[in-house]
Amino acid sequence: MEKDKNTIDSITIGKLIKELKKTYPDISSSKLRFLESQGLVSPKRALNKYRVYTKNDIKRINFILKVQKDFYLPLDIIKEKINSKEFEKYFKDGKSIENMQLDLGKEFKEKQKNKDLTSDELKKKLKLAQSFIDDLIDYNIIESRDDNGKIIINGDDIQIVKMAKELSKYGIHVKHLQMFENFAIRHSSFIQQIIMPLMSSSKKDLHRKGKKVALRLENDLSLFHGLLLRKENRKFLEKNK
DNA sequence: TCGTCTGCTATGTCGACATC
DNA sequence: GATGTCGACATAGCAGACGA
Repeated sequence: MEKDKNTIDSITIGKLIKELKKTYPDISSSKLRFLESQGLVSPKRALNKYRVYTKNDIKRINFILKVQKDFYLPLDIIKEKINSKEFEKYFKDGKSIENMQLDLGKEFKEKQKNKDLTSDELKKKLKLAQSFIDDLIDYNIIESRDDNGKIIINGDDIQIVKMAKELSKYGIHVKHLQMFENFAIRHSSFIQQIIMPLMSSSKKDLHRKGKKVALRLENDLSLFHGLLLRKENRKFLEKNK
């Protein structure tokens, strides 16, 4: 216990709370115990059964609090990510929490990492034909704006361009992707209908809940869509054995 | 339709015990 | 004796199920 208390690598819950309060004033010991009960962290125990938080535990907790605060993600989704092999690798490699956060879903990654690019910059960066980018804009797959004669591509759309490039290797043309854009619009409208009562509320917690529900539905609907797609493909493969 | 029960999420509180 | 920590239980707000 004495050793645990005095080493920098491991601290008790009270000391950890003091540190975390500098960034997260609302943090409490009950919250840390709750995170443990939900399997998001597993602090070791001293001889007196006190929790002992190691550097890795602290990293995990910082990560959890950060994504909760910034992305409103529910704990089960955070748990899924934090217990993945990818995250273990991050810990082993000693990479920063910021890097881990960037990996939490491409949508967040792109928001943090990608800056707006001109059409020319994007063309060079991804080695694309101008006509390919023009088609993506024309078919409303990505958004662009005119800035003093330069075509600017929204940073959030760059991942979409990358994926479109990948799909083109299979002979999938931009015009085919419009079908998916239409699906996305319909799915988004569906989600909007569901969360509208929450988002139109003046209560902050309901507003926050609306964001959480939207993120969850994005994940669940993507998963659901994937399962249906897989099911149909299996049928086809069975038929054509 | 209404009331009640149950479950979920994300904490907060409490009394007992350990440590400083 | 003050402070820190424990596990158990309580709470708030919401949603869904179910019976009357």
